[in-house]
Amino acid sequence: MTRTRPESDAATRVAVSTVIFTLRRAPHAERADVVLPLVRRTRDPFEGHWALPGGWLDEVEGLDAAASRTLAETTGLAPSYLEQLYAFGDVDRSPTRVVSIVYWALLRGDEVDAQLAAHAALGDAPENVSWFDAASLPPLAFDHNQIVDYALWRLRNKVGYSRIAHGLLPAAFTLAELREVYEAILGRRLDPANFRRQAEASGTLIPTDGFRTGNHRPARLYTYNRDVELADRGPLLPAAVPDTRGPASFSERSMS
Amino acid sequence: MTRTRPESDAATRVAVSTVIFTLRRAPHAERADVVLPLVRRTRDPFEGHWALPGGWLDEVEGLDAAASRTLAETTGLAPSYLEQLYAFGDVDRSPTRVVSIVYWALLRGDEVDAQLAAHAALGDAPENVSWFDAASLPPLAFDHNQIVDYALWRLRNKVGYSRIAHGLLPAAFTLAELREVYEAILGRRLDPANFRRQAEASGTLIPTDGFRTGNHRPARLYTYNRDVELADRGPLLPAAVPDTRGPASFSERSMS
DNA sequence: GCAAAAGTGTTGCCGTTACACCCATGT
DNA sequence: ACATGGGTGTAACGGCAACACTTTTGC
Repeated sequence: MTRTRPESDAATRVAVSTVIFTLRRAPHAERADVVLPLVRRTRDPFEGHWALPGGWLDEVEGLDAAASRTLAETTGLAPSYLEQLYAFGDVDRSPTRVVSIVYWALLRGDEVDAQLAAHAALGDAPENVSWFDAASLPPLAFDHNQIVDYALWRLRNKVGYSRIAHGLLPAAFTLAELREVYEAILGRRLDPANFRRQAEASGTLIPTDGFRTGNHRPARLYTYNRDVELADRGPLLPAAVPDTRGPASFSERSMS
Repeated sequence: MTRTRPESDAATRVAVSTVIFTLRRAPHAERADVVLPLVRRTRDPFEGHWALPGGWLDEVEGLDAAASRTLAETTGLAPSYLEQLYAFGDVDRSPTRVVSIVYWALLRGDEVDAQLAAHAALGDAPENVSWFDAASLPPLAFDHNQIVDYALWRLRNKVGYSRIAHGLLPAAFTLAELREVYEAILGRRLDPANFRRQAEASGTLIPTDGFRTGNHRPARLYTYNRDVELADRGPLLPAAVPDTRGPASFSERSMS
């Protein structure tokens, strides 16, 4: 951008895609699974294949905004955490030259149902969207398998040194629920006693007066300390997660 | 990229820039400083201001290749480590709409002189390039101050959990020299005894039979274990650092 | 009462830190 | 000899993993 105008780069287009994770617990499953929504392509290239939700970058919007917008338009979802992942720009990753700015995002399990129900009530349900277990994906369009693998790698790393796990939980939660998030992402069991101490020592949890009552001893409910960012992004401002109340209709800019 | 062709995004152009760090020890200085080369702009916008080396993305090259190429063309330098930093794409970051894919890179101190000497011998010396202390930069063009800050943050973080420091050292080095790299990046003194043990325990150092003789007891020379990547990039392949022997002339694609 | 999850206590291990100390070399 | 950096030893501290144990509920 500091140079002369290019002879011709009109053929290079910029797209924005998002890998958005949430957790889903199968009816009688031991652990929760990491799942993500994909969109079925209805035109070439890769017609019929599943692809990451996304779209073209608009001239008048920033990258973060483009990620939020295209995600809402294709899936009807608004993430609780959003972060840029990587820019993919190999020449042969698409039949035409496309540079994809890819984001990754988190969405609380309770929000999935709420947001989709809101759209359904408006007769505005997303089409061609389906949820997949991140651990066992079919062959996707373009280089999207590699992209999801990278996003998963970042998620697993980041859960170890930040508080992003809270991006997958509702406002109030028990320590067991928080632990389940970690277990699902890391794919292994954690010691409840040690997990409790670490979580309490982190200074990001606020105990409430509420309890979650169930089959056994009631568990205290905690709240996330919102003064603390979910992740330290250094000198970068956190990607705005626009409070998409009355989310933009995703049919007005259909993908297919 | 999974969507329909945009109505018009021809006005959005893609640039690639690189923040390339090396260390320089002032004549009688206590510590080495982190320095980076900047290019003086010779046209609007920001004419006269210093900016990161970079250029427009070519239609026929990948992003990594574009970073290497534009860096060589503007500064004559070929990095020893290269990694994508972030994609900047705010609407107002430039008078015209520009998405910048920014890389950050490391260069060994001995290579700086060697590469520049090679260019000088060919009467092919870079112009409008100057080196700056990363800790005290003047106001740069565009959002480049923020970008350098972010690159520095990444460098300091990454030095704590990877072996990138070796990207700033020649093939053989003493533990004191390796420690000086860490001290310069982190900006604080490290205990020589403890540093030695940590370095040896890391399994990335191979002791040689050589010694660096100086004013005091000779210090053993070590070599970096090249089987180990400088940094774990997960499912991403390490950015190729093309062995730019006989580096592309940077005057054939002048920046100004 | 019993099973099972919530929550507390205790111990050992291991990596890091601080710092004392010896070693080898140039002057 | 002595100053200086190279290199080794060691003890205190703190975080973490393992696991025994107590508490509180539903059935």
